Amino acid sequence: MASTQFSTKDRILGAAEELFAQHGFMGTSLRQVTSRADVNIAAVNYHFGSKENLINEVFRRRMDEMSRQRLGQLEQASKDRPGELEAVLAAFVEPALAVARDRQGGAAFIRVIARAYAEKNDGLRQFLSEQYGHVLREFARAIAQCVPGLEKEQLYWRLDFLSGALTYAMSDFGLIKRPAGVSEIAHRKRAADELIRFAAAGIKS
Amino acid sequence: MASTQFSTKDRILGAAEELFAQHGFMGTSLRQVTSRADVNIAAVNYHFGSKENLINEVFRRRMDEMSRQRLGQLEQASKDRPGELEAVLAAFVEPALAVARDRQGGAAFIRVIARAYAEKNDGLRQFLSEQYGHVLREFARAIAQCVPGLEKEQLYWRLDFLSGALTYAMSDFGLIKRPAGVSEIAHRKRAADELIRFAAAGIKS
DNA sequence: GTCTATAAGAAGATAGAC
DNA sequence: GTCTATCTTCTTATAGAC
Repeated sequence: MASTQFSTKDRILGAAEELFAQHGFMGTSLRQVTSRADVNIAAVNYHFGSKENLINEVFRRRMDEMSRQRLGQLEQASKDRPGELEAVLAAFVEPALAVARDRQGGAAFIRVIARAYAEKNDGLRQFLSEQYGHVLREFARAIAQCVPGLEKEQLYWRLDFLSGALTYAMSDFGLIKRPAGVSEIAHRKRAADELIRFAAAGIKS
Repeated sequence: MASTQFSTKDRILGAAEELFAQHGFMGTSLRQVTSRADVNIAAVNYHFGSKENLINEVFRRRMDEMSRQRLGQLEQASKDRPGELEAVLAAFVEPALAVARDRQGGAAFIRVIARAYAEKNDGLRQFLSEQYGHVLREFARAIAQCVPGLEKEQLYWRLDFLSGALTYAMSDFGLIKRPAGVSEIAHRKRAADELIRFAAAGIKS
């Protein structure tokens, strides 16, 4: 294998991520995955045991990184721009974009997230809630500090709206298409700025 | 009297909608559909020709009704509350809820929508864009009238955020869960009111 | 760790009787 | 319009050689 320093396991994860984003979990066969990763069909079951466990591992690899960045940027914001809602929202939104443009297949990950709540895959939803629920709670706490008068239930509604808007925008489903002359990075930056402004106004209302 | 007055075709549509919401388009087999609808496996291909066409028809049945209500309520709003952004947003948001509680299976349809943009099904996206794009453009026009200074690209970003927040909230994925003492209808009404307020502030910002 | 080969079954679609 | 039976292809998963 002259072409790569990536292990068989990493190549499977990368190929699976791209294909899951394109065709869904159930719409992607392990044969497609192993074919794209240029490994043998039996390697998936050797390294991951089952298709379901492969799905969880694809998630974990990106979510761990994204959560780490979100919490790090949130902590930085509380030092540099204390009490400023826009800084908290940037800490929530921008790492999602950073992961999305991280490398080939990162953009695909955003669609995998969108998929996670559309496919009423209860095992996966529970996995996400258990593993990453504390990140959302941390942001709820930080937003509450920026907007002292906001009651708790209303805050949770607005966090849900923010999450939905972020997911939708990231999945390139809507009216907005990246214009030909605009780079992917510039487009994502524009998306982040627009969303932060929109959500900040909504949360403060 | 109960279920026998539905035709084979309608029973297939109802069963397909529920299963698509639960397991996705690709994760649902025609065998599951015909088994739940209690019709023969060959009936799907007789009535719909193919699985892809069945998917489109599931959408058409609900989207036609939802679009009709949205445009009707929008027209009413332009008479009763001209220039009022909240009225336009209510015309966009509330019919989605009306469809969601329309009858058995309406709630499932909301998840089918969420799924439609997560499953990067290009045939379906094109179908939706062609058949219902004019509704979105009508709302863009109405919002622009309410917020004269808003530039067009910014308006489209915000419409995408609204659509995402609506979809996410409707699919019951987020932090907000319906409390035990609150009826489904009251919960949906609360969701609509919160979203209208949130989005109105964001769009006006 | 990676391979070939294959088991065991599910998928969409169709032909043709009634 | 609805049925049974079947074709062809694809799926996950495993057994066992190297």
